[in-house]
Parts: sequence; structure tokens; C-alpha cells
Amino acid sequence: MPYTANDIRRVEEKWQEYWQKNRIFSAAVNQGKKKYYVLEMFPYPSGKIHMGHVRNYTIADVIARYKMMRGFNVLHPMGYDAFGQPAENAAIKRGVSPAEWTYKCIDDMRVGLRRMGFSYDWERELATCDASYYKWNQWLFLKMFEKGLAYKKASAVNWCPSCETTLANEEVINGACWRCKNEVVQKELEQWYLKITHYSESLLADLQRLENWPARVRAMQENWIGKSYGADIFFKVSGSDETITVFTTRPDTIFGATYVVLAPEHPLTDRLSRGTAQEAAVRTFVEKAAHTSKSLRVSGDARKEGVFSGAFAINPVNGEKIPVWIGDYVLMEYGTGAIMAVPTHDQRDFEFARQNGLAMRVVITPSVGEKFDPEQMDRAFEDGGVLCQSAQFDGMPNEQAKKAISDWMQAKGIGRVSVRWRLRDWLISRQRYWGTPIPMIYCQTCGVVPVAQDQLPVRLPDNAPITGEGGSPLAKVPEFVQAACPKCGRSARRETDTMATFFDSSWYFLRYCSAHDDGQIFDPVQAAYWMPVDQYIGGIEHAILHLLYSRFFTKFIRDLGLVTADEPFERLLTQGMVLKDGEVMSKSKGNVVDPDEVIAKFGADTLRMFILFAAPPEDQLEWNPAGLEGNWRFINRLWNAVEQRYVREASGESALDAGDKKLEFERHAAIKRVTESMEGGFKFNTAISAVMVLMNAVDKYPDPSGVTAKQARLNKAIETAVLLLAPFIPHAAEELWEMMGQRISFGAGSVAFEPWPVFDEAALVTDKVKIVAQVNGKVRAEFEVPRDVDETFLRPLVLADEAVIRHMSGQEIRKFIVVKNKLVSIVTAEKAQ
RNA sequence: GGGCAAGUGGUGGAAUGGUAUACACGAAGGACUUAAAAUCCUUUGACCGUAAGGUCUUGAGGGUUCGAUUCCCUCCUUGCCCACCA
Repeated sequence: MPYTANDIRRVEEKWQEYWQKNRIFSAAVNQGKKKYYVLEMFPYPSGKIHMGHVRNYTIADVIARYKMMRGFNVLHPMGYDAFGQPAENAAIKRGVSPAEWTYKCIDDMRVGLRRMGFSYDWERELATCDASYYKWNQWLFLKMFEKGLAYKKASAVNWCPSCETTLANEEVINGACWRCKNEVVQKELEQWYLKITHYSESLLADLQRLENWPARVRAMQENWIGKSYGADIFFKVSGSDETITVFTTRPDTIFGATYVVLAPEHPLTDRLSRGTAQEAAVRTFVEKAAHTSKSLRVSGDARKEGVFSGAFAINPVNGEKIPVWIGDYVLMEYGTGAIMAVPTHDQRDFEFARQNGLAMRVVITPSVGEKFDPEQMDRAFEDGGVLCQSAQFDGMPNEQAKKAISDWMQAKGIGRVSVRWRLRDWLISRQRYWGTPIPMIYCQTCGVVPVAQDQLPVRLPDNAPITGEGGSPLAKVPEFVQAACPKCGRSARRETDTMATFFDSSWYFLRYCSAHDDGQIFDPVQAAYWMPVDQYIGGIEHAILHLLYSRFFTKFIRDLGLVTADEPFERLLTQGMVLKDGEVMSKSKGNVVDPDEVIAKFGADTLRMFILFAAPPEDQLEWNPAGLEGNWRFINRLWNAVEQRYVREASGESALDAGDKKLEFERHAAIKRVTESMEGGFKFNTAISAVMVLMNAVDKYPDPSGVTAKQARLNKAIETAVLLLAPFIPHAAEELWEMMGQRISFGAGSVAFEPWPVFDEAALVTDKVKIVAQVNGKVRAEFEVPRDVDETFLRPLVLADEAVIRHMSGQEIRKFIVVKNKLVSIVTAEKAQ
């Protein structure tokens, strides 16, 4: 009887119910047992689950189930990253409240997740939009405020005109909003920030320890944090008390600085030009720059625009008077917003100088005595070399000069050694409704006052008008806005912005440790047991945003003394995308395959197996309906083997004949290959292929026809195949395990807790081995020889072989190489020449 | 412009210094069947050859090695990330 669609439905539903009813995957702290925390990036509930979710969670589930069989106490929770803009859009479009829409989506997702047979501890399920969760967002925010890590400041912020809200730097991709792709503009606003830069140093340094993260993700975070070593140098403005501080990574070129450039937004641009002939020109230029879109301004190939400020600065190392320019290629956000320009040794300065007829001086040449004529250069010389025209530093290699000159300037008080970071503080205010209210109150008398902890949560009102226009919806709810000042009790105004939703997801992995604790953010004892997450799985698109924020929060929470782990995720696996016809599956492209349809036809087990077999987890996966069918056929073969060839209660030992030995060899080889594929980085595709090889051997094994010892051997092979596949096809595995009449080890029991099979190296050692003979690097013959024989045995044997003799064509032997149990390589005189 | 990853049969992919193409899909032929589906068996990198056998083949070119998909150098292509970051 094949495993029909009806059987599949019956079996999958049966076991899903069984797991649920018997709380098979409920996790509890057990100090006597080694823990393993498997976590996938929780979904944003926007509807039913899609193939991307299926892939992500199937990978996690196989890992969780494999670790259970390996004897670990596994925590594998699931929840929903439930705040966010799509819920508001749905509200505007369909007139349902964001809460209603979100909870409906969560219900749909839960159904889909259960249908896949994932081994979640459903008792820990959480949704970030529940007040019982976001209460702790607010608590954390207050803690940060208390420690000075949450602060309010007025500054130019990224503003998405389409979403009508502010954005963090990390949310601006190529000058566009990460969500709606519209262009982001700069706007001066007073907003809440989190001081992630407080942890710059450890966020960078600890990346080194995350050896089990993809190198790519680490590199991306490193670039994002962006530590640069250099010097701040003070340029006095000629005829004024002002000083321009510039940051440079090339203090070795200071003697070649021929002008200084300020960003258009630099506070000095206005002051320096005032009263000079350049005043009007500077004002026009600054205004134009303000209206040029950021993405255009910072694109690398844009023409550099600038204007003379009318002022001069003094180069502190040689007293030279050099012009101060305003240039749009200098960014206010980085360094000090001012640079010293060394056109001969920086390509950007070179272009700007040529364009504006500014002076150039060469201060580095490839070797001593060499001369460069700036007039003859067609681009800046940015390589290393030795200094010239640099006073006492002439002749010094420039790398050495970087330090020497910095130290010298620092001693003279004209500069200082400096480190600059690219990382900015995290802007978290959002002018949105569907998020966590920021628990702050503005009092006329007392200023900015935090909400008292016992007043948490500050609940989202359910009657806010959501139009997508006109700023924070919460500001339009008088009963929300109006509050008593926690300090003086007078009437005050509540903060009406909500938190960026990345706040919610920056610590949810801690909440899972005691998901329903009402008295505290999480139970430190349980967190001490479960944390850190041993294996985290999710998309590469979170390489910077979510993963960096989570690392920051973990460090902060560690500093509160609530957790000892200082990194949240020990290992990270970034799964590849699911493609169809070479394109990412997406609703907008109209090429999505609905997991439900696949499950209805082939079952969740087949879908799981296909998705793991078709490509290694990190690679892109091309959807292939034919491959899906192939995996279904394989499950069928396993099913048939149990149904037709497995005989219960067969036992007995007997001498092994060649066929038995072969089957036994394949059984151990399969265990070894699957185990190694799992341990060596979760290569599920090769793990599955190893079981296929075993099943090929089972199918070839002759009918034991009543010989119980042979039947027992066959049984063993089939049992092994079922166990090895149990993490991949859990429903079929439970059913087959039951069909085989196997004792379930403990409790209500599940094949998920059967011990993982062990292999015996001895069973993998054969008496005879095949070796090949190469002549001058090419395989010319094959021999079967006893294991471990050496050259004395092999040499006469190989040299007597007709094909070997022929290919040696009478040449003298120069080398005779033996690789034990593998090959013999003969090198002849002809080749050696 | 900088960084990282990848490039292997008709297709997905395997092999991390030792027989390249495991495993699967697809295709072709055969068995069973009145027939089809399902299942089972055989073949399946390319070229030359009736065959035995030979030659070539892991993006291109070079190098190291008895031996390279694997290590090194140069280049090409694709993907991703960063980018007037001083």
C-alpha cells in the first residue's frame, strides 16, 4: 500500500495532535541536562506563512529535533514580531483595527506553523503587541533612561515622507526607506535616541569571538560600526578666535594640506563667511546643498561642488595660511564635519582642487629622493611611501609617520590622537500608532519625566484615528495625551511617539526563557540556564539591523546584572532565499507557491524534506515541483519497506555472509555520514542523500525468507533509516516507529527522544580495499588488495599489470608513491624531465 | 571605488590535496498491464571507436605538486554588502 494523500493527512494530523496533547515539546529547566536553545527569527504576522518561513523554520526544526535525539534539553519557542506598519496600512485600507488585523494574521500563521509539524514549545508563544510584552519594552526604556542611554535630542533626522515617520540610519538603504523604498529626506526634529555608541568598542571587539557566525555578517557589522584611527587637528582661523577641528586618518600628510573644507551644515560656515565678499555666494551654496537629496549628494560619482568661504585657516604644523572652502563632499555626520584637504594624496581632494584651481603639494613619494610634479599628476598618489617636504619627518616611511606626527602634534597641543566611529546612536522615535508607547511625560514645571514603573504598561488606546497622515495618531487622542506629572502631579502631556519595532525584537529571545512572568522582564535563573541562544537561524537581511541591536541590548541587560551572557547568539545560520524561475518568490512578482497546497498534495514531511534536500541551507533554493515528487516517492519507499519487509520480533545472531556485511557496512556508513553532516554545519542535503544510499542497500538486500537472524539485520537497517530521518520527516517517522512496534523510551514518548543511532568504526573497516594505480598522474589500473598492505606487496603487483606496463612505455621509475588503502602513483623518467 | 561569496553533467547538487560528477531530478530503453498510472530493472558528462580502448572535461589563463574542483597568482562573469566615512 503506498503512502497516499489520505494516509498522509491522517498521519500528520494524528501526530500533530499527539504532540500537542501530550506536551511533548514543553521545555523546562533541568540543571542535570545539557541545554540547547534553537531559535528562528520570529515572523512578522502579515498573513499566512510563506515558503521563506517554511525554509527558515524547517531548518530550525530539524536542528531542534536532532539535538533532542542527541540527548539535549532543547528550548525551541515561537512568537510574533507583531507591531509594525503593515497593520496600520491594513487599518487604512480595510477599516479594521491594527489589533484585530494582527491577531487574525497570528491565528492564520499559527495554523500554518502547526501544519508543518514544528517542535515548538507552544506554551511560550508570545506576541510583541500584547501589553504583557510591551510593558517590558517600556521598562527597559526606563532603565536605559535611568542609565543615560536613552536621551532626547534635536537634530537632523532621516524622514520618510511616504511613511510620515523618522527612520534610524540602519533603516535607510541607499538613501531610501527600507520599507517603502521612497527617498528619505533630512528634517530637524527633537527625538529619542538610544546610546548604542556606548557599546561601540565591545560590539566591535566581540565580533571576533563570534566564530560561528558567517564571516560575511561579521564583516558587514564591522563595516557598519566603522572604527577609524587617526588624529584631530586644530586649525586656527586667521584673524579670528575660531578654531576648525578636522579629523583625518592620514596625519602623515599634514604638511601637504593646502586647504580646509567644511560641510555645508557646519556651524562655522555661516560665521566665517559673514561680512566677507563671499557671504552671499556661501549662503546660496548652503541652501542649494540643503535642497539636494542626500542620496544624490553622497553618490560616489557625483561632481563635487564647493565655494570659497572668504576665510583662511593656519596650518598648525607650518603656520601656512590656507583657504577655507565649503564643499558638499564633506559630511556633517562623520568625523568633525570638517577636513584638511591634501589633494596630492586623496583622490576626492584631488578632483576638488583641480576643479577649483587650488594648490597642491606632494609630501609622499614611493622612495627617498624621488620627485613628483603635482602639475603632471593625473590622480592622487594614495599608496604608501616616504615623506618629503615635511620638515623633520622627511624620509620617514609614511606608516611610521602617522604615529610620529600624531604624537608630536599632541605634545605641541595642535592636535590629538583620535578614533572615530561610523556608528551613530539609534533613533527610535516613530510617529506611528502600532508600536510601544514611549513611557515619558512632559511637565511644564518638571520637564521630561519618566512614567513610574508601577504605572506600566502605558497602554495603546484602541480609538486612535489612523489615517497615515498628519503625524502621531496618539497625539489625536486627548485622553491618552493628558496625564498627571509623576513628580508634581500637575496636568502634563504624554509622549505620543512610539518605539521603532526593532526595539521589540532586540530582546525577545530573553523573554522566551520565562514568557509569562508578570512580575519581571524575565526570570534571571531560567535565563542563566537557557542563554545564550545556541543556534539562531534567519535571513541575511537582518545582518546589521536586528542582529546589531540584539547584541547591544544583550550587553545592556548584562550590565543591569540580569544575564551573564554578553552575546545573544552563539551560532548564526543565514538561510538562502527561495526562488522560482530564477526570481525570489514574492507576492508582487506573482510567483509564490502556497505551502498549504503542497501539504495538501504531498504532506508536510515531503515539503520539509524537499526544501532541505534541494540545496544546502545557506544557498538559494530553486523551487522544483519534480524534485518535490521525488522526495515524496522516497518517503513512500521507506513506508513500503516498513510495511512489507519489516517483521516484528525477529531476533538472533548469525555469522555474517557477504550480503549481511554489506548491509551492516551501509548502515554504519549512513549513521556516520548523517551525523557528520549534522555536526559539520548542518549539511542536510548530504545527510538525506546518505539515508537514500542506505535505503538503496536495503532494497537490494535479498528477502530473508524466514531466517530470523537475517530478518533482524534487515529490521535493524530499516529502524536506522527511520531514526536518521526522524528529524526531517517527523510525522512519518512517528507513524513508522509505531508500526514497527518500537517501544517508546519515556513519558508519553516520541521518536524525537529516541537516542540517535551510533556507528561503529570497526564495522566500516573492510578486509579488502580497492586501490588505483596512477602512471604520471593518470589512473591506469585498479586492484583489490588486503587492507593496509605496503609497498613491498603492492610494487610487484602493480608493475606486473599490463595496462601499467603499457603506459610506462619502458621508462625508468623515478618515484613510487603509496597512499595506504587508496592509491599507488608511479612517476617515470619521461615525466620527471 | 572597496569588501565578501560563488562559478562543476540537460537540472538541483556531491567531493577541502588522492578514482570528479555521490544522491536526486529529468531523459531514453525494458519488465509488469488489454491500456494507462504506480512500481521495478538497465543506461545516461562530452568526443573518437563495432569493440577493446583512448582523448578531453570542474568560468579562462598561469603556477606549486607524483597528483589540484580543492592551495597560490592574474583575469572574466554573477550575486550580495558597503561607499565622497576624510
